[in-house]
Amino acid sequence: MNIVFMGTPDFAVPSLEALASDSRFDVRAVYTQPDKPVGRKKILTPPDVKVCAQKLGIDVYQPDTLKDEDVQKQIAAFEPDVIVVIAYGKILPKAVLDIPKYCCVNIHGSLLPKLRGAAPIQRAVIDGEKLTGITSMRMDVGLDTGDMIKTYETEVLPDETAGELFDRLAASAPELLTDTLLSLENGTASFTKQDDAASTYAKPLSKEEALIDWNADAQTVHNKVRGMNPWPVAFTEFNGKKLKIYSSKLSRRSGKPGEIVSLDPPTVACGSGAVELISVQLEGKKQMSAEDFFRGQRVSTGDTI
RNA sequence: CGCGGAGUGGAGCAGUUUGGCAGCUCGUCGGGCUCAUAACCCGAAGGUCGUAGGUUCAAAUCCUGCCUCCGCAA
Repeated sequence: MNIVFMGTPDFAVPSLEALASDSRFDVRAVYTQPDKPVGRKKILTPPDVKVCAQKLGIDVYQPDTLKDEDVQKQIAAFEPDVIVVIAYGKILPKAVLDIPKYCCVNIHGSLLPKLRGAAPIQRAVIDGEKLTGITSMRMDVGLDTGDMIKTYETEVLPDETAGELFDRLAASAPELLTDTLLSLENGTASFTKQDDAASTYAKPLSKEEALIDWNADAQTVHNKVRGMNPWPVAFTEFNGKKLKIYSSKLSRRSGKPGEIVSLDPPTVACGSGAVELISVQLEGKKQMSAEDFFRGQRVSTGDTI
């Protein structure tokens, strides 16, 4: 089965590796986003998928746009039976969708039609979903609106971060993808239309949104902390500086919103309930345990954060 | 040359403005108290103050170079 693979971040890597190591599939080319400058020194960094593809000895292409006819001809020249798209980060124009013998298959990080869009995994955590998963679909021109082929369900664990859920879902993607591709090839694939009325949209996360509102209830705060990790990381104001909160857990204590109700363990009250802070980072400082952080601060129980 | 914060016993910090005995909260070790304890009391060890120079009677503190870590912005 000839495959053209399109993907960018680490989420897509396990799937690429699985396809490349499976003799039933022939990954003929990898498309990924152009290298981007990263970090304080703006070091040009290749996407994870590119690094992986090069290690596997697969040719990598990084076009700025897929709307270019030459790019489309190039893709067609690989004669793909399927184009696999996982977190590629670009819209596929209809001209590209029509290239493969079967279809373009996308793996999306939610149980469609819920949480279509850019940040389904993080939204599932922030929204406090108990159940989530991944869905494979036959892509159409809409945003995650294609007909569903197969799904994989999993629980969202109570203290799990978006990053951890990311890794779990990424690890389960290869099996779902392989099953999907084989079902296409042997004609057993079934296509289920999405119920548009039941759809929701997972809008991208923003740094502004990562500001913690201590008036919210403890579960909501905890969900935000989990869902914003590893990016952009939930934060609060502390003595006029930004204090990132990487991880937390629910506490049985309570108090006025924002009040430090305990230092052992460090616990901050919310609108109702309270959350225990586990790992934090003050602006300009390293990430450290909340105990360490408060040890050096001159704060005491009853202060407001 | 994008803006900014920071390097001080094992951990987290204060001290730098105004140069003058190495300090705080923990941890560790020893002892005590207790039915018991991560609680409490007493005591001890542990730091060339990131690094290289400079100024000075005297530098963690002032000046210069370098290294490292981090926040913002991209």
